[in-house]
Amino acid sequence: MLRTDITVAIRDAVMYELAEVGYGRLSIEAVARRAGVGKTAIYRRWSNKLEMVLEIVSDVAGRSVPLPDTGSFAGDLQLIMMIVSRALQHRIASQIIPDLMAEAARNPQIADTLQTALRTHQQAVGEKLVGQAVARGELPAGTDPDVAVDLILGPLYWRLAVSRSKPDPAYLEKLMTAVTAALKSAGD
Amino acid sequence: MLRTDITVAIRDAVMYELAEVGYGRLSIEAVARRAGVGKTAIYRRWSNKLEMVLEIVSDVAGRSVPLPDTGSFAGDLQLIMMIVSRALQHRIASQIIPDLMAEAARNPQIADTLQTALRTHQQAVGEKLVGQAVARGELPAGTDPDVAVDLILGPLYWRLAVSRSKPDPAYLEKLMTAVTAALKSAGD
DNA sequence: CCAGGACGTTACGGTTGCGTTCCGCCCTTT
DNA sequence: AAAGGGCGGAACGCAACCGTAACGTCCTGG
Repeated sequence: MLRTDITVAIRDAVMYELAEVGYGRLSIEAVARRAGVGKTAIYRRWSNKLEMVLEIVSDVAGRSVPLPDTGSFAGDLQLIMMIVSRALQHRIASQIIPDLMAEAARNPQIADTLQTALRTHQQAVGEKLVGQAVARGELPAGTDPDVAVDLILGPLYWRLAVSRSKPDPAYLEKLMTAVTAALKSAGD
Repeated sequence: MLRTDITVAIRDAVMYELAEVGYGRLSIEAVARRAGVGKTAIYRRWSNKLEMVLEIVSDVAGRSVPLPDTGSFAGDLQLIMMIVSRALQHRIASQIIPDLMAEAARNPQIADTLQTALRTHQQAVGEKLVGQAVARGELPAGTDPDVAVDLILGPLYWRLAVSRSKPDPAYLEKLMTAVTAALKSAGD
């Protein structure tokens, strides 16, 4: 049986290495070195770099985000924005995510994995968030969950992952009111 | 004197290679191969990969985007969204941009170059757009240009560069009305 | 107590890329 | 006609990885 502690060490090393040099430059040797492990131990578990990264990343990404249910749209929205902004400020995640997104533009397998891992959750969260708000009468009936998700995640991602500015709480508040106003108008 | 046609061939090859394999895996040899050029010709112009890429990319990115001035906020907004969505659907650009953004998280020099090239324009466009709209009374006086830019670019970037969905004109319209509503509420 | 398995280590041949050097060609300048 | 500079091409030594193989060690189960 494969030793669990070794597997964990490899997984950690892959995440670390992925953050440091990116998928493109990630080498099995470097992973083995960092994990304090022989290359053999890695090849015993996965047969290539792609397979290894996909398995590890999709496992991490698959850990489900709790669906929002605070009782009000404002509360749900705030919760989601907190979770997302926290995640995007995480040192490792904030480097791995854009890297894999860029790589996904070239590698269909990575694209699929990311779609499955992220998009599914994203959609579920969006539908629940909007559905609840509509049921409560906080949003008009025609509200499009996809647009809502884009409006919420887009600016956050842009600011935190692309512009890379500081986590300004006043900004988050402005963004929240803006997004709320945007969605309330969707039925017009 | 260095031959201009050779320089052009190299620049094209770099952009192409950058789109195909990304900065991480970009090799001088591959660039030379694709450009139909000796490595010598490249090293005669730049001293390493980073310098070469920075010079070429910042040159391309520096080409100024026209400031919007259609006479109405709705018109300006639509123009910007058209320009951005067109740019993000460009085959080469849509692969290079996310890739360099990811790389920027690791390489301060790339980050600086990108900031300078993109952010400056972005800010200018945002300030002009919002300023004009406020002057016309189309937006409340307190409107934050930074938030406005994030609200416009964020969702577009998310959808086109991250989610990679099709260019849906109905979506663009929905997004436009949503963004307009969001910004009009900013003074509340 | 012993067999088997997972491990780290070392080594292997092969590939790729680096940055440099030298060559001979060709075009321009003088 | 001669000189010089930019060029492509080939080769260099060096380093990093690849994926595989052959050790010897340690731990576990029977």
